[in-house]
Amino acid sequence: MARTIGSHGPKTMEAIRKAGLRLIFEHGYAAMSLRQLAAEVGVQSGSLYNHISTKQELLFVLIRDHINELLRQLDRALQGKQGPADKLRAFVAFHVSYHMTKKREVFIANSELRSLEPKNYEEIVALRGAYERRLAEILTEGVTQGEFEVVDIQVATFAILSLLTGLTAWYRPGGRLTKEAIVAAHEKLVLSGVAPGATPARAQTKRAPSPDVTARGRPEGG
Amino acid sequence: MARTIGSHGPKTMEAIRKAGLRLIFEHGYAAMSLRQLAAEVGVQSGSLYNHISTKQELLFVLIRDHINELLRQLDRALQGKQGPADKLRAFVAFHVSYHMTKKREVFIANSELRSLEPKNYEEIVALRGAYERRLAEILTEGVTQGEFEVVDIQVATFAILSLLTGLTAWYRPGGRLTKEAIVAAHEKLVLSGVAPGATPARAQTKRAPSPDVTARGRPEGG
Amino acid sequence: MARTIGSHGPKTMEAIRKAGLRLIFEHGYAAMSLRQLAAEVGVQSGSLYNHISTKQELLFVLIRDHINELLRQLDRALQGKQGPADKLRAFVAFHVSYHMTKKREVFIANSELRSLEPKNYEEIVALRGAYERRLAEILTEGVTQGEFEVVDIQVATFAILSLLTGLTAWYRPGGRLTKEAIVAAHEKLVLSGVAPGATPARAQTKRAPSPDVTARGRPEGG
Amino acid sequence: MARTIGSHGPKTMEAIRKAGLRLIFEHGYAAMSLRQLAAEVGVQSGSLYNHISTKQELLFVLIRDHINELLRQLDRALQGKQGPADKLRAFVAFHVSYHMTKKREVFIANSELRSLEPKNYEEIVALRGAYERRLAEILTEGVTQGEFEVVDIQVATFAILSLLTGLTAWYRPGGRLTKEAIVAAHEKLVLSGVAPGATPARAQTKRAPSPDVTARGRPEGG
DNA sequence: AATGAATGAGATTTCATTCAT
DNA sequence: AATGAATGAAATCTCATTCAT
Repeated sequence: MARTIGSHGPKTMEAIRKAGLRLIFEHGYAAMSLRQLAAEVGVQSGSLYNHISTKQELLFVLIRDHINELLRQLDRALQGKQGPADKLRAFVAFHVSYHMTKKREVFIANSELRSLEPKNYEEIVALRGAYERRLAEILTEGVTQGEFEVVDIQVATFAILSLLTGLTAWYRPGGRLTKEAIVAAHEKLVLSGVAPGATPARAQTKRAPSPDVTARGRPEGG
Repeated sequence: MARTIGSHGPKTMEAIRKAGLRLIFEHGYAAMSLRQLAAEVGVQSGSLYNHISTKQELLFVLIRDHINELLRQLDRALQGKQGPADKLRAFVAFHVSYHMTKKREVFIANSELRSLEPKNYEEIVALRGAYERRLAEILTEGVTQGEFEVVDIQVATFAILSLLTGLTAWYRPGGRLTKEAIVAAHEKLVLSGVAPGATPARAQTKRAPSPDVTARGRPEGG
Repeated sequence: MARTIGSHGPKTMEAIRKAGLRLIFEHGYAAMSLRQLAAEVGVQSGSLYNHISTKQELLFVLIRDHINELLRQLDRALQGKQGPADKLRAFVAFHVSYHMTKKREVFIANSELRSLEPKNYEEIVALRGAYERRLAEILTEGVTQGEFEVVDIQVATFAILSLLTGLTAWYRPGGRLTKEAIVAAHEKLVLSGVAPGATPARAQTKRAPSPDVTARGRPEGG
Repeated sequence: MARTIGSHGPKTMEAIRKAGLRLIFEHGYAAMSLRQLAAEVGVQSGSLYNHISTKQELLFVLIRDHINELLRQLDRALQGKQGPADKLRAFVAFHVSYHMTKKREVFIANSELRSLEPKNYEEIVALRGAYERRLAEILTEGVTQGEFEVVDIQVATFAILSLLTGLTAWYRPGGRLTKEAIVAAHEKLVLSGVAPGATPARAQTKRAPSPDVTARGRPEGG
């Protein structure tokens, strides 16, 4: 009888997304209950279903929208950059900066993939692949032109992404370092990391190169 | 599924650990139910309580034992190594190798910290700090001696750990590359990454160094 | 599914009745949700309340209107018929024909009585009693005049109604038999069934006739 | 903490069946809640799941077990009966008697078929077909030997079953009539009903006989 | 007369945990 | 050390109904 207080109208969906991001980031998807979420939003838990169709769909939408935005902005950041070093520097700068402002989205998009149902999982992994490919192409170009040296491009791609993404685990705005310092620290590591130089001999491939490292299916391929 | 006929004897605890590792790795702690676990082990869920006291305690023990073992073996791997470059190479080689054989333990110890109750969380974070400090010390030594160059030691420490740990996300035995190649690929990235060289200027510290980057409390300090 | 654009005007009530009949027939009253009903009609579920006051009232109206129509048409069908056999034949023919065209209404009126609230239930049962009485009177007249022979009029009344109503469970237009054949098949069974003939001895009444067979209250008198 | 009062051990399943039968009979499957059921049994609703796997499965088991028992006992009742009239009389006597003692099971098995999921539905309909076939065979035999006369065997089969089953709607033990009287009343109707005699002309088949009356799929063929 | 968002209750089912046997 | 049955809480989701717009 009569609407009580709490969030109304079209703002509710936005409130759900925001609270959902926070709760999933803090507790994880499985551990977040829709009751918690509803309480945060200020509605009854049943009311959530006027805006989302399932809990799973909420996760999916949050991740998908994030990755799409990420891709869109990456392409903008790379626009006009020439040469592998410039491109790599731009990639690192963009990635780090973006991850500092979208910490939660990024964290969830990386850690909750396993919570996606197969169909959703595949869609997201395809999008993520597009992002990874941008980096792989930059590395390939650099190696081809002799500007970069890596043992294996696939491994380097994953390692660099992992290195860069790691900061979501510790970054908090207002910390000791400026944004610029953090970006610089990562640029140094990555650009030096792929610089040609006296280090271990080139890797031995066990057999003809196959794309199976790339596959990166569900952990343990369930 | 079921084993002989209601798993008996002292092997049950071992089976619980093994199955628990696998299930938490695959589904996450919150999403793993003790019924699943019991089914995997071949007992009724009530029987688990002859071996563990709570679900939380199982997680705690798995993580704690893993980190202790990790530390023990790290120290052995570093024994006798002289000079920062040698030490760093040993650290990388050990870390990567170990992570290839204990993929699940490593993954869980990184991703399920947030599922630990505060008391347990603190104990684990303290242990993890010890591990991180080994690397930080190596880097400090290298920087001091002019062999390494990094923008910020804290950031470099976390970034390198993140880089190295990333392989749990894609590594599967029997892939395209030999273990040695994978180790080499990581060594190259890390050792080059900290090598002195012409890269961006040193970072500006916003204010007097404070330990808050290190703190790395529960995400957002729940 | 959706109609033009949010079903308008006075046709909506008719659409609700039609869709309601179909859904209750198919899934049962309790299993039909007003959301389903609204979707079928092409409106939001809240809009139903411009036309009905409650779900229960919709059921009641559907059943009441059906029985009233049934009675009205029965009386027309019996008009002018003379003699019990003629009347019984007319009753059977009408009942079967009507049930073939109003399959859903008939089925619901028989199977969803228990879903009526007490007040509604009583009103409907009273109406139904009027219908049953028409048949009981025909049988009584026939027995009195020696044209029919039954063991017990009450039992025969219920049994014949049950026999006739059974066809709602299997009848589908366009089947193997013509309408006329189906009517004929039922006429044969019923008229033969009450025909005098060499069959088991007359029944023993346990005690003085009481009306409790007639009562036919809620099953088990809830 | 500590088991409270309420039904224990292996008796619980029996209590669930009994209470389930009663509640489904009274309210219908969809309208019966597992909370109600649990309350009736004297346990928490979650505890039901130690004995059943889903609500649907409970319904299925109740119906399946009933029909199996029905078939078993029918065959026993028909054993040694010779000639269609004798067999038909035995069939009627058995059916009516059994329905008087298993009123709820019978009612549910007839009225809740639509609540079965497709797979379960098919299994039950197959069993029910076996029962119907017993009657159809008796009628066929009688017609062949000239002892019976019906317009259409399929229609007669369904009509007789409907006639006989109708008594679950009104029968209550302790009523006006003895069991024997009730049996006799039905025997008279059925045996007379199929007796050869002067009644309407034989039915016209619209086209070559096809088995589609038999099909009797889900109402309206969902 | 329709919408869309809300309520509060309740649905089925799952969960970690307990405990007599 | 294992079972099987129980608890009580909580999970996700659906429901009939209301009402401002």
